[in-house]
Amino acid sequence: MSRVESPRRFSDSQGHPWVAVDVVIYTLGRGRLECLLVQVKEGPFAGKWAFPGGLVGAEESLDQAAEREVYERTGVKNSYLEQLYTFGKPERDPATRVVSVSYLALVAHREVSLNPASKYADIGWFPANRLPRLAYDHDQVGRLALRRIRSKLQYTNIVYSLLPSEFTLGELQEVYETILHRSLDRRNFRKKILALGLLKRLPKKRRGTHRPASLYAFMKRRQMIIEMV
Amino acid sequence: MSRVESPRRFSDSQGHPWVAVDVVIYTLGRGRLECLLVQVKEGPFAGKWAFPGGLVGAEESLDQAAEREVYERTGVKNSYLEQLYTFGKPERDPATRVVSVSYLALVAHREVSLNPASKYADIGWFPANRLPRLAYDHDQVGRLALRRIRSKLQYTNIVYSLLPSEFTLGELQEVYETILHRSLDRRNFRKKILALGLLKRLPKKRRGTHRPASLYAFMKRRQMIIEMV
DNA sequence: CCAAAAGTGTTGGTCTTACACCCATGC
DNA sequence: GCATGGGTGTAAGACCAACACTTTTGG
Repeated sequence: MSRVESPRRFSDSQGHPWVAVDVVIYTLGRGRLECLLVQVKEGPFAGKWAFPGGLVGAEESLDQAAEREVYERTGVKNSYLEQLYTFGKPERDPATRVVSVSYLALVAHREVSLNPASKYADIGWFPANRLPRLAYDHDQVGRLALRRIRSKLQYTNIVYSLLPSEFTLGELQEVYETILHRSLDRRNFRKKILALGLLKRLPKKRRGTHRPASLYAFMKRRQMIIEMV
Repeated sequence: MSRVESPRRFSDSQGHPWVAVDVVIYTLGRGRLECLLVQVKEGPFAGKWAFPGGLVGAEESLDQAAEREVYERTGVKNSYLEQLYTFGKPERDPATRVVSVSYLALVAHREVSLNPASKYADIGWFPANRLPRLAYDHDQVGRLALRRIRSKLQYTNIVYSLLPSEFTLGELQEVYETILHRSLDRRNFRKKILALGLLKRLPKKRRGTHRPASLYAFMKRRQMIIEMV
């Protein structure tokens, strides 16, 4: 059996591809799941919207670069962060060869203060399930992120990062319904979510306009970066 | 709220990190799940075993680079291939900054002819669940790959790439038991695997030393690269 | 006729879904 | 007292795990 040896590599003549992270930052706002988009300023995609991202620093891990990107755009530290997938087709950015590691981040809306930064023309929140056509291959990234958050919702505590530390089961259910984009049976939801054993019931009630509701909290508020490894 | 701007990037003074792929290549041999390791020749990990890998070519996608690596080491084309995770800690390779995209590949044992290539000191198959300590962060990569293949086994047709085109249910069950490393109930296995609807029963029998068994085939032999996107 | 693998069904338990009524409060 | 959301239980069906005997062949 004959086999070829490796073709030309970046290591010699060409220089290396650039390595970037792109982050899909979700939050809950206006009763919807929203994600943060920035408007590209230069290059072939100028004017198009995209997920915020940037090159990975020389001394940074990928996770740190993603964390930094979240911080620079939203001011939020310690957001939930999870690696999604790495995109590396040579033609995905016509200007330069960029390999991009995509991340999913979740931030609490009340902690956010947006920072457009000079490198973007604009910045803003868009409904996650009705995004415009995006620059690069970011349409794919968006679909992947949405699938990931919806499936993780089923068996993890990731929503802790979208909620205040205390909440009622009704509020929690609203969050699930918003993200999954369908309504759930209240009795079954409560049974299932309590069976997961991620919540603790607090000895307090929230008094509102109607019958007071028990407050709950997540037992663990961590798992900033999901260790898939 | 105050926020810092980006630290030093690779884009300026430093040059970029190198981008590599590392591939966990599994096969079935000697009744076990085995994976291919190569012995590192140079650098701080010289003498250690690692998963085969290499830099991504200037005109290559990441998938293509992984495919090429599989081909160069084993001579197998069109193997099953799936991206796992991307590792990018600055210190993961003490010699240079390398961002590595890890892949999982499955090859049929009978199609393999190993090619050590000059860049490695040695090459060989090792039992997947008893690997030696590996170079770089490849211990992590190996654990991740093993978890991934085991879980994918449950709901996909990925084993088609480890089997000949026709096989008996007994042979199929053996493959599952080998990979999962536990024994399964024959009756339940048959019910479940047939219920998945991935197999078709052929109008043939395999005659062996005992009662002839029906032959089966996968309805679809593709999904070379799993589109998670 | 014996050894070895192929082939097949049923039962009990668990999990999931669908569904309806009473309760506590504010206004 | 009524509107609003909070709180709870049960029954039917789907799914899963455990389990034993008969069949077909080669030697």
